[in-house]
Amino acid sequence: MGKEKKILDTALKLFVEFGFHGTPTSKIAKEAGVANGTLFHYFATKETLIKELYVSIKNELNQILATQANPNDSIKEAFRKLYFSTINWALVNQDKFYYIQQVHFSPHLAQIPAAVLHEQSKMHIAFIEKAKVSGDVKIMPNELLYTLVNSQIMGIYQYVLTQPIDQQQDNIEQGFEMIWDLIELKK
Amino acid sequence: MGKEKKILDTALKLFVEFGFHGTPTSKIAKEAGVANGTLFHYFATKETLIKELYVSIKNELNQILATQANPNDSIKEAFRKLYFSTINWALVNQDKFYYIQQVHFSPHLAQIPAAVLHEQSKMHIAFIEKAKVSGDVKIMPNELLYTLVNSQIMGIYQYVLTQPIDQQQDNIEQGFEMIWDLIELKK
DNA sequence: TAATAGATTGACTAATCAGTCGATATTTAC
DNA sequence: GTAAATATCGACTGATTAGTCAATCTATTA
Repeated sequence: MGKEKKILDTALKLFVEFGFHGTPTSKIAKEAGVANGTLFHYFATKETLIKELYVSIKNELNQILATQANPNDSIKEAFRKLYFSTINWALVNQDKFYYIQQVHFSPHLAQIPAAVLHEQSKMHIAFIEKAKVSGDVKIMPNELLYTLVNSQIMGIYQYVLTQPIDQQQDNIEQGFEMIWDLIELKK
Repeated sequence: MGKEKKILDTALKLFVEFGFHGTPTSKIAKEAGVANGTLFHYFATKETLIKELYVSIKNELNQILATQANPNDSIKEAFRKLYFSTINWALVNQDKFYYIQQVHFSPHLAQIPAAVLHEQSKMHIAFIEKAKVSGDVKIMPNELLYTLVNSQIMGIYQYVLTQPIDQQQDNIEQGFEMIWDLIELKK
């Protein structure tokens, strides 16, 4: 594996376990099997490493969501895919999902340019725009829909985490029906 | 103001702005107007300070929720109070609400004894038990109800934060109707 | 082949910071 | 009033750590 990727992988593991403060760059380098200086060859500062790790993880998730998207899908189907793909990705990438939130509730988030963050939420914004014009969804501000969907996904994920594996998919399905019921415009 | 409280207040402000790592104890002491050693007189370690700040904030919120609770209230009314009190407290104590989540997504959470954390969620557990036997709410696992309500509160709060103050209470009200519609058992 | 650019190393440093400690002040208890 | 307990101070230290740097190694290219 490339050393840059090895550094990112190791940093993820250590940041999640020990936090930003509890993880010296020397430990990351050692555990990644590279020299101290190599880490700073790829990432000018520890802060850069923290940020680039965040961006790379978000990109990974977004790419997966992008492959699922199909312009012909109904709103409900599009939303279902977004919802299932996100939760199932989170379940098999728990460290990465945790890290996203770890950064989100830290001052490091403010260091990431607004343009980058905006780019990251393209997928969801596109879905919301589509939902809005479709008439399948209750009329509400975009930000509210975005926030509600996001927090419900987070909530269902947290719940499913505590459940036995053989019940997870059922739980996710039930969670979907609930949230769809929440936002669907009944005709 | 007592020096211990001054230290806690200052630590809150600095931790939220600069993070745990970005806030040296010396800076906390200086800005709180006490000597370096005084900080360690009240809090044996920096870790202790982080944890006790978390517990004191959670206790503050819980005390407010406790004063609202009335055994005679219907489930819907009890839930309404829980929901409104929490969001409105969060709106006027944004730093504190942020800090709770900052700790929640950090390794410091694991340092807080389970008994303490359990004590902190008493209010919500009591509400859920009451809701369960009332028959006013859909049958679902306690943890799911807990998680859904929590994430909905978080979501509405995040949304309301971005809204003009004169629209906030309406938004909160709408959010309440939504989540109640989600969990209510229609007869 | 020779030259250029990039990758890798690890010893080193300058700065920082959590926590100590002995001295002094203030409050409490008797 | 006096003694004990507690609060406060701030200079100090030992350890840690982010980041540097000069040297070496390894492609890439012309």
